[in-house]
Amino acid sequence: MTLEKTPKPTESELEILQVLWQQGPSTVRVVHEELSKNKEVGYTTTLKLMQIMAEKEMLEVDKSSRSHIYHPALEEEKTQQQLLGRFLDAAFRGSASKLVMQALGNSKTSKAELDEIRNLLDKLEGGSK
Amino acid sequence: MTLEKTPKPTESELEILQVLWQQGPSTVRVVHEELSKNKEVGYTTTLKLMQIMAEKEMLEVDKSSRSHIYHPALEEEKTQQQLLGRFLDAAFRGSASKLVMQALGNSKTSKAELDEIRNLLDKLEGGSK
DNA sequence: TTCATTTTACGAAACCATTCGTATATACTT
DNA sequence: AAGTATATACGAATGGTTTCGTAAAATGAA
Repeated sequence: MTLEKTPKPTESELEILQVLWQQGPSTVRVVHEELSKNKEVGYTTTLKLMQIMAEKEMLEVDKSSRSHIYHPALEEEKTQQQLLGRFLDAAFRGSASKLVMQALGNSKTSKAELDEIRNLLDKLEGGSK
Repeated sequence: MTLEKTPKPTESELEILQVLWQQGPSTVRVVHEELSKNKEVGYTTTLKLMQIMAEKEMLEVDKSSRSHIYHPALEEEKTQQQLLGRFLDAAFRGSASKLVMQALGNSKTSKAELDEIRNLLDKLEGGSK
């Protein structure tokens, strides 16, 4: 059985992952331009970061054309789940309900989304009746 | 109007804050012993961290007795709110409902807690009925 | 082919959190 | 008072991320 790593992307790495999850496989330039919308950053900085991420096996690279094409080696949902687990413990001492209450209380969430959540609640409570 | 900082405790700093939030004002020794339950760490390391946190004004210190007594300068809920906001953006691109669904789906939350959440949903949706 | 543009490669610097050794101060014990 | 234990103070080493300058390679244009 292969040793399962638990990748822990840094903040900058996560920004890059988000771009790639959203846009699909992309060149450094595309990622860099996307990041530049939110903050000042040098091209080679982005490049270096993505190269390091590839070394760490968080990204995979297609080097067949001159402009290498990167894509995430991590699934978005799995990664979110891991990050969430850590964050839950670190910030809310593991209390999921506290986290959920604060998340709902402090963000304008659409009625449709609230309904979706309510459905999930029904399913969860139904099972334990 | 005073300039409002947005403190960004690191992981280690957050661990210390959690102890202080939970136990109330404490000496370095008490905090250190609490931390030691979960991981190996030297006493002076904890001391130094807490001193740095005091410099950053995340903690306040009562130096009137030999063993200084530290307490958080930050409110637990406010801090959680800020951390949650950042985390939400970084990990879930701002989608609170996605975060909530994953948090609920992947943690055993008691019926009482689920009901509490349902109540909140009622209140939130009630307004738009 | 020559020149300009774009890309990757490499390495070093800057920065920051974390760790801890050692020194010094304070209080307690006998 | 002398010795022991416990506390704080200080400074430096470590380790990791982030940043970017510079060079080399690949491509495209004139």
